[in-house]
Amino acid sequence: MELPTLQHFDGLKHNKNWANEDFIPEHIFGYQIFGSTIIDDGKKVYEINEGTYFFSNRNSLAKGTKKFSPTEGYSSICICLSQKFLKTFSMTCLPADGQVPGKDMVIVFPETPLLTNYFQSLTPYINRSEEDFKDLIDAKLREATLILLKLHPEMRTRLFDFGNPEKIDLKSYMESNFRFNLSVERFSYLTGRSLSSFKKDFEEQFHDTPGKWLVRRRLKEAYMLIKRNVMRPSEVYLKVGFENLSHFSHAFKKVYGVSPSGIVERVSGP
DNA sequence: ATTTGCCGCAGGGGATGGTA
DNA sequence: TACCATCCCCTGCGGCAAAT
Repeated sequence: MELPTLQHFDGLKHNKNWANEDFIPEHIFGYQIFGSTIIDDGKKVYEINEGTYFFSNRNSLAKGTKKFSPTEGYSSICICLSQKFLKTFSMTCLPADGQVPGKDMVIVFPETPLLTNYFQSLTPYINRSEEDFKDLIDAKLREATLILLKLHPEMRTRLFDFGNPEKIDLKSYMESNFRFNLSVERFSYLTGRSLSSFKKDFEEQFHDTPGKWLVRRRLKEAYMLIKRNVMRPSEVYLKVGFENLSHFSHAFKKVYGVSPSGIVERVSGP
């Protein structure tokens, strides 16, 4: 089982090979053809099963896990409805009054002929160059947006909210989201601050720099999970936000003076 | 399966000056 | 005064190979 994430891209993509990325910057509308995708946003776990149509909100943090079908492997079609596209769309097709959007990052839609036929109609455009099919792909994106609005009018508020994240409480946000592997600059954006204001506020509240705090917090979490035999080092490093097992091993030993697999019998606590 | 050693370079940290 | 952009130095992240 590989660890995937939602890649960001413009237009249309036949998704067979997901890269590891914890941040989803744009709205994604998709169809899971084979296999399934487990998405954990830290608050809720969503299971996108074979044959499922789904929508995923922009500016989301999530860890994804790809599960292969024994016979067919894994594949999905994803459409990225970017802010650039939606702003252009909203100028030509005025959104009506919206309703209050739901809090869930992922919405799963029941199958309807409209969705089935739409995703079947994408087949000729999959993995084609944007230049050759630009107009047709753009028409398909507009069609996708209209279908979403037709089936779920409450989507207007989500799709046409072009605002940036508001300034929010650093302590609770970082404590909830340190497991996601994001750059400090991304954390600053998501907490509604410039990079320099983020560093300043962080120092005031944590008496530490963001990078150092993140590593220590992730290692502390890893320590607890390994110590309690919840996970092995090869599983835990991804869970707590490291990308690389060898680097995780180095960082762990630097802080605790012992390698990850050595703490179960040898050390009493951090 | 996990740790260790090594390397290149992206990006974090800190300082500084600009702007509203 | 608060907030932001930018610059430069250098740390440490991620990748790879080899050892354990």
